[in-house]
Amino acid sequence: MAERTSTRSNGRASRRAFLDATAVLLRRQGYAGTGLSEIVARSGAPRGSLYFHFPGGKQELARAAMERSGEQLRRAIGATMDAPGGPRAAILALLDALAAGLEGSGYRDGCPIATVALETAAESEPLRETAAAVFESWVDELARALQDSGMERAGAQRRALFVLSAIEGALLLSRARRDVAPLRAVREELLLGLG
Amino acid sequence: MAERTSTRSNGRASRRAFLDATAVLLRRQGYAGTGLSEIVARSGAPRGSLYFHFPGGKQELARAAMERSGEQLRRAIGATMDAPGGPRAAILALLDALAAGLEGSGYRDGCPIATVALETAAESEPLRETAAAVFESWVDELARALQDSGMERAGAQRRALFVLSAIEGALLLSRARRDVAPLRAVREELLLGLG
DNA sequence: TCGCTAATAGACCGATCGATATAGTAAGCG
DNA sequence: CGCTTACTATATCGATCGGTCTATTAGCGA
Repeated sequence: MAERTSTRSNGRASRRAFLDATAVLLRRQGYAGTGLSEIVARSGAPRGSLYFHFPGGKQELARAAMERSGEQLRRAIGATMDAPGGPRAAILALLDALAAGLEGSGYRDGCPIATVALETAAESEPLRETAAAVFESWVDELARALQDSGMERAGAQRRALFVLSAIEGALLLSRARRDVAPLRAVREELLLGLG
Repeated sequence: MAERTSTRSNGRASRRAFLDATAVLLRRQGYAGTGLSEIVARSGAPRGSLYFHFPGGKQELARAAMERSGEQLRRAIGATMDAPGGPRAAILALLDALAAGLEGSGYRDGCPIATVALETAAESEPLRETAAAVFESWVDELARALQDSGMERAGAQRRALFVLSAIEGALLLSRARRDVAPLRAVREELLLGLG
């Protein structure tokens, strides 16, 4: 985990530990449901260091964690879309991967952004904006791949928005049901419907 | 509904006020982000009555409020689907109505269940189950209409799951962006793709 | 070695959280 | 009338919330 017991104190590693712990907890229980003490405990990093690394407190921490999670997933989406087989096969593969991840985590790890996005949409502009930017980066990744495969710009953008909507909704429904049927339904309907 | 035994104003009215206030607040800020004191303040009902009407506390209150919101929306979905024009036109009308409602509320009123569903999926079994049941009631309403229009059972169920997924995801993305483009994209893509 | 700074230690703050306990009031009814 | 039940009022509980404070330590360049 985090404790590297070399006499040297951690420094930058603490910052990273806070970020990782925050990302996990936000994903599972959201923003308001996650306490700073829980973050500190899970990170293993010293409590006194929290406000050194994140002077902006909980909000800054959440923002940084969301950007980190968002960037990771953005890269994963991009890599999947660029695999051979075209965007259509890639989207199906993405759905399979998400279903496997969700099921494998005991239905705890859905979208890392969605919960916070909904909670803070009307409560915190900075967090809302962060969530919106992350979503947009994912849409852009999908739209780019669609465009590369021959779609024109506006159509690709619209299709990307549609696909991400279906995925996000299916993750939500699957989590609530503890059953990947919604993700599978989206997979099969997209298979039929997508050109 | 409730026994309307011509008694005086108070009593049952407090219970209703708590429920309404809770429904609004859960929809806008989620479960963990909503305090009992805020609920009491908004309801206008006496603080001392809360645990009389809801001995189970916050959780029971949330559950009852979710069931209420869920049932209201279920009826609205059913009414829309039963309007002349068939399920295809009805789904488009539903999307229009949701977009108008979201925009008209300053992007505060999205899905009344989604936020709590995500927050509590791994934290509270009773609330998770409640959310799942509400979602299922909406899916059933959609599937029934699809079946009435000639689809066979399994296909209608799958299509209903897909449509609700797309709607929920679009509500999420639209709220985060403060822009109904995702809802519109879903509307147009469904228009093209749906039989 | 010294001094500067990054980083940690952890006690502590007032506020608010959900929940409880107990007492009081009003309506319905014999 | 007095009694019971339904409902309200208030005060307070311990826990936890996010955040701040002062003091101290470790590491590195000079």
